[in-house]
This record gives sequence, C-alpha cells and structure tokens, in this order.
Amino acid sequence: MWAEHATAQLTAAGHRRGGAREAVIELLDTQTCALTALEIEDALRPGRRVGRASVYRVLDELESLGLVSRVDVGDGVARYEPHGPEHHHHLVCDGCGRLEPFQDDALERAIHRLADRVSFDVADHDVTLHGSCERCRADL
Amino acid sequence: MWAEHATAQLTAAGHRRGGAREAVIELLDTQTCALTALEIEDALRPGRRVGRASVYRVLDELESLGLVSRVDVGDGVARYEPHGPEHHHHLVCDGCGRLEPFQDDALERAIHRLADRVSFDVADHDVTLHGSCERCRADL
DNA sequence: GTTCCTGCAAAATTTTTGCATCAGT
DNA sequence: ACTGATGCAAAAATTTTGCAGGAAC
Repeated sequence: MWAEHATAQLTAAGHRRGGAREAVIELLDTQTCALTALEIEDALRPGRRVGRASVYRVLDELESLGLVSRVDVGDGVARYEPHGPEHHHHLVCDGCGRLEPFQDDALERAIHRLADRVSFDVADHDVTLHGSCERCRADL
Repeated sequence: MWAEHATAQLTAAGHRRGGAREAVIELLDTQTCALTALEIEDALRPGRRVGRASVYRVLDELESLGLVSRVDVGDGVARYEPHGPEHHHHLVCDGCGRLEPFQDDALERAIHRLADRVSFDVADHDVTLHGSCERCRADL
C-alpha cells in the first residue's frame, strides 16, 4: 500500500522506475520499524544485487520526497522507515541497542500544539526515549 | 555551575583530572546548544591543543555518566550538550541546518506520563522538530 | 612509581562521489 | 536515442583504536 504510493510519487516527480529502487521500496514496505542502510543492503543481497551507493541514493530520493523518515536514535547510524499516516516513535535500549516503536496520541497533540507556536514551519518530528529494555534491566 | 558538577562527578567516578577533559567541560559549559565533536575540536584549537581522539573519549565518558546528552538531529553528525535540569529540545532547519533550542512543559508532561506506561525503564528522551526556519522559508 | 590521560597516527566504519554501463521511456 | 538509474570502485567524512610519552595521584 505504501509501496504503491511511494512508486506513484516517484513517477510523478519525474523519476524512472528502476530495479534498485523497487527492491528498496518493497523491502521497506514489509518492515515495521527502521532499518539502517547496511541492513537494507544485506537484506537485498540474496536476491537482486543492489549496490550500496544505490541504497543511499534511493533513500535520499525517498527522504526528500517525504516518503521515508530518517531516524537517528543516537548510535551514529542512520535508519530509515516508511513515512505514512500511522506514525510512531522509538524506544531505544542504550544497553543492547534494541529498537521498539510506540505511539501516543497525547504526545502527538502536545507536539502539534507546540509546532504552531514556534518560528519554524514544522514539517515533521521525532521523539526518542532512551532507557533500558526489560532484558537489560534484568542483566544488571 | 554545570562544569563544577561534572568535574565532581568524574572525580567521584574515579577519574583523574586532565587538561583535555577540563578544556572540553569548560567549553561545553559556555554553550547554550549542542556542538559536534569537530566543532569542539576546532573551538579548542587556538588555546590548548586537544587531540581529536581525546574529544571523543571525554564525550564518551561524560555521556556514560549522564553528564552530557548526545543529540542526533538527523544530519549524520553527533552533537553533544551539557545535560542539566534546564532541559530543552531542538528545532532543526532541514534547509540550512540551523539548530534552535526550545522548551515546552506540556510536551514534557506528555512524555513523562508516557514513560510510565512503556516496558522500558526510560532514562532520557529527545524530541526533534524538523522544518524550515524563517530565512529558508523566505528564500523559497 | 604506578596508573590513567593525552596526542598523534593509523584503522575502521559509514556515507558520498565518479564513471562506465545498463535500463526505462 | 536520449537520459536517468545502477553497480563498482575509489574517495570523503566521522569515529574508534593502538601506542608511546606525559601528567595526576
């Protein structure tokens, strides 16, 4: 569903269809949370051989059209996920790096109210909660 | 004030005092918003010569003690700022990269309520609003 | 005096760019 | 055919690691 939308938007923006692009879009469409560029490259390796540079180029295009969100949870690697109406944020375990999505309407309302009050024209937002997941807390 | 606190915490954690560490702490203490490691290195160059590696090492130590926050606004470079009671988040201009801090109590309340409901033990959080600053909006 | 800290240089990692070739329109 | 898209390799940028000398305790 998102994949079709993304492909349509790319066509509308004057891009041709290409194998690498379709492969990346298709992969992202099956994911529920954010992937790094290297994870995408690895996941795509078994099937079609997709160059690393193409992964980055496709992600850039998608991001500049607002079709994917770049999420940076603080470990120095960029992650990407489909940007659609079902909007989520991230819990990050600082111990093991585990990433878990969450949603919260009250948080969204607070952010939208805030966005109207600032000088910037706010287009998007990210919220990251850092902490320890259940497993890491038990290990301590 | 934060500098003293940070130095005390480091001592309490068994670290010795050292020139590079003091220089980084002193610099961070004068800043109101986040700096990248390279900005810190450059800012320190005129006075004491501080090795790049030391900057990263000091920032790591400070971060693991919770004395600085690592902020990743989505441009691929890590930024660091003192972590104190006066807590702020960031507006990022996707056009020019400008970074501006903001505070919002309603947002903090929403996050704290949320933090109690999730499975992770939440220790910290980041909020980043992306958009266009006034200048970039005018340029379009 | 011992151990940690520091600076330099080299390595590792992630991301970007150049270029020849291939594919979509 | 024309032009954008792709893969490979090389470059760039950022961060980490190794090590010898120096500083703190």
